[in-house]
Amino acid sequence: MGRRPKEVPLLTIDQIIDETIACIDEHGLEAFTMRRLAARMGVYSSAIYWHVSSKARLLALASTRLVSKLPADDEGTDWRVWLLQAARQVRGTMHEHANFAPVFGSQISVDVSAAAPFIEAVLTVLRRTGLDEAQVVDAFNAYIGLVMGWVSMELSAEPDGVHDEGTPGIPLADQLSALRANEQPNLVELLPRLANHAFMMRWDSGRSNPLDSSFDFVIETFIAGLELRIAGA
Amino acid sequence: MGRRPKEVPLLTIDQIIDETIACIDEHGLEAFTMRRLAARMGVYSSAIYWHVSSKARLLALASTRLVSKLPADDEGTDWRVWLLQAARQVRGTMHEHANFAPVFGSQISVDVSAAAPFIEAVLTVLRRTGLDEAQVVDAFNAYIGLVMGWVSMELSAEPDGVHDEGTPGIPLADQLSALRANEQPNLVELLPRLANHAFMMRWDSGRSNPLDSSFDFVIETFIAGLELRIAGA
DNA sequence: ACCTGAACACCGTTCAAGT
DNA sequence: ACCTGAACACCGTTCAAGT
Repeated sequence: MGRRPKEVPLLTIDQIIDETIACIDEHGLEAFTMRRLAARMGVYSSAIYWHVSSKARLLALASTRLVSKLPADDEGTDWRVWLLQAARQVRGTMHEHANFAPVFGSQISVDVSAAAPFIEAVLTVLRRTGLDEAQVVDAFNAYIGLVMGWVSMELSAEPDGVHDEGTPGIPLADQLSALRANEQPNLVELLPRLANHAFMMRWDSGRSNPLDSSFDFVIETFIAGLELRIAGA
Repeated sequence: MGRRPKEVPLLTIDQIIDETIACIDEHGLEAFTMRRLAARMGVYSSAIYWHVSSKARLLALASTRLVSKLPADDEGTDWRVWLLQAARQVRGTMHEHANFAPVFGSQISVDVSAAAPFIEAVLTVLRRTGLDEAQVVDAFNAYIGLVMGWVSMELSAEPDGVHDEGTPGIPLADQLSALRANEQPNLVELLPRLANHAFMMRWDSGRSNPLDSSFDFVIETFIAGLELRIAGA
């Protein structure tokens, strides 16, 4: 009944990936180090290189694992409903691993077998709209780039030390209050609503300061536009 | 007439920022090093630290400079036209400095004074739609996150060494052709259109392989949806 | 097969010292 | 004020050596 291994290895690829995700979740991408990962697993950093060829490869494997958690169900739901719900699920998964956002948002390829169920579900739903093949491809790119790109911007964080040490208080808030109404009237008038709640004018990341209503706005508007485009075709 | 400096300094903050952008444009973000920047300017790396407090701060300054090149004109154009054209201009600027995409897409705040003209223009145009104040803020976030997030995904690149050295040929293309039609029928059927032209299924970055029609699709669809939302309100 | 332990070639950053 | 030159505390990665 099964094999009996003489010597149980200390490390497994799956454990390494698990610990990579946990380590980044806890301490952030910048603090993620092969030496730190090794220490956490009670091993020399060189031991990891026996299982995985490089740090870049390890990050790719970790993001592949996260991609495999994306929604893959498609139960003949109305395409509008599915696209909305799936977008929220994708956002939820990304928020759960917010420190991974830069990898999610700037990694060109993942393991296709891990992403295939999600991709297939999106394509299936998009075909249900009646768009032709070329438009389905564009709609796919539009949707994926919109959801993942938008959320990865929402989750963007500030690396330490970008502010000069001399400036006291919250620098960005000070900058905002220094704007003059005669030069940027709309910005100044809307400032109470914009400050820390709009892109380029936030100091807290989407991790602690999520932009829920704006995400709903963008995805709902996109779906409405899709509906219009289909009706017109 | 004017002051006569006794000793002309070798370095200026503006020159440092210029060279930073040039260096990253030429060799990429990963290859950008304080030592490399210093060497290019004929100086010791420690000399740079007299002018700027850290590498992170320098990257923030560089991205601020790029942000200041975003469109700021608003000549009473129809809001649909303006939002479309501005989106294309933003994309154009990002493509010109494609190696900066990760910074663009994941940096939470920029210098507000540099971004203010662009922000003001977007807000002005959005108010012209007739949306109320709360919706203008959401529409602003929707638009900015859509354009910048989408394009930064388009420009994402693959760091070196993410593929195992053993695999021959183009790995992703091989993976795609290995997919079975009974598990992912839509993916397989659309494969000729998807391969290297869709997110998660590309091996060439948007730098060399731009996704023009998909960008048009997403921004036009969003604007159409916005129109519908306004008409309905 | 799988891990140790040391080593190499780099980093960002600091700091005394020069001018 | 502005830069040199060396140094510190790290990195990712390699490799002989152990078991």
